[in-house]
Amino acid sequence: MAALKFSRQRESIKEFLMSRNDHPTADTVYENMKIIYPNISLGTVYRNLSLLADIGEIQKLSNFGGADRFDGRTDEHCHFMCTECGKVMDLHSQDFDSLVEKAEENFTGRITGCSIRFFGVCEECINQKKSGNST
Amino acid sequence: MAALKFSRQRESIKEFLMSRNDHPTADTVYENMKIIYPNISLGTVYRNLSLLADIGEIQKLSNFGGADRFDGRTDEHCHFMCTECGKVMDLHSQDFDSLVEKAEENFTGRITGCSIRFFGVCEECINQKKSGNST
DNA sequence: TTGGGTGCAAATCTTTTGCAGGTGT
DNA sequence: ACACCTGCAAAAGATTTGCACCCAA
Repeated sequence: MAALKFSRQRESIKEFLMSRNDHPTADTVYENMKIIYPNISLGTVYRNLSLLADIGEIQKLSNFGGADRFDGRTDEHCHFMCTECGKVMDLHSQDFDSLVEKAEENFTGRITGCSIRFFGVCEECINQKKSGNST
Repeated sequence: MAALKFSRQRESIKEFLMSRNDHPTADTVYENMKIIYPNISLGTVYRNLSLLADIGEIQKLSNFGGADRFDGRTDEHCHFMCTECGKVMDLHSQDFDSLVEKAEENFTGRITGCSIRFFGVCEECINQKKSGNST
């Protein structure tokens, strides 16, 4: 396994992700990293995001439509995505353990984890509709 | 909205998906369709899969690693993916309604749907490990 | 010094799309 | 006949990777 040396790029990427709660895509991370490191490459961003996800310092979220998103929070929580504006938000409410327990009742294998994703309309978009913004 | 004409290709794709429970990728569908229609194109497969998913006759599953997978079952159920062999299986056990209700308690928007995905090791892979197949 | 990390660019993989001709209704 | 559908191929989008050089330990 790799020895893992310090890298200012990787450190900045992690810091950036922890400072946000909007689950940026790799490209957004890249754009923001370019402010600090004008020569940073997309490859480096991807390599570090994937490395950080592997060692569990960040979380990779797929299946929200387009590109994967990354989450600086590593505690167990689930996500909500607004089908109107595409925003992805954290949701801290589910009892994962009982969910897994319940699922294992009618399953012959071993379940080690689960991810829940909710869809719907966020408060902002609901309010926009109320005020009559149709387009 | 499109008038939706009959197409033998689309019919076969749907039939194929309903006959399997292993959630094939678009490419697997394509390979199997080629047996019946040697000249079918990947584009046609993708177009029909996406059309069928749109009208709710099949389900599209993303985020299981690589390419999207497709499920001929449209009733509410969740999925399990074995982290050893990559197999994806159906799981019928969760009470989605109470889950959504619970989630809405601490959320200001409206939740209309949810998808749950479990990870772990399937029975087959557990048994293989027991019998000492390490490689 | 050494092996991991980086920038750059090409490659890969998956999915979408434009177009001209084919087909269901 | 009119739209929708198809095959083909090119394009697009996201992510990975080979390579030569750089830098932390």
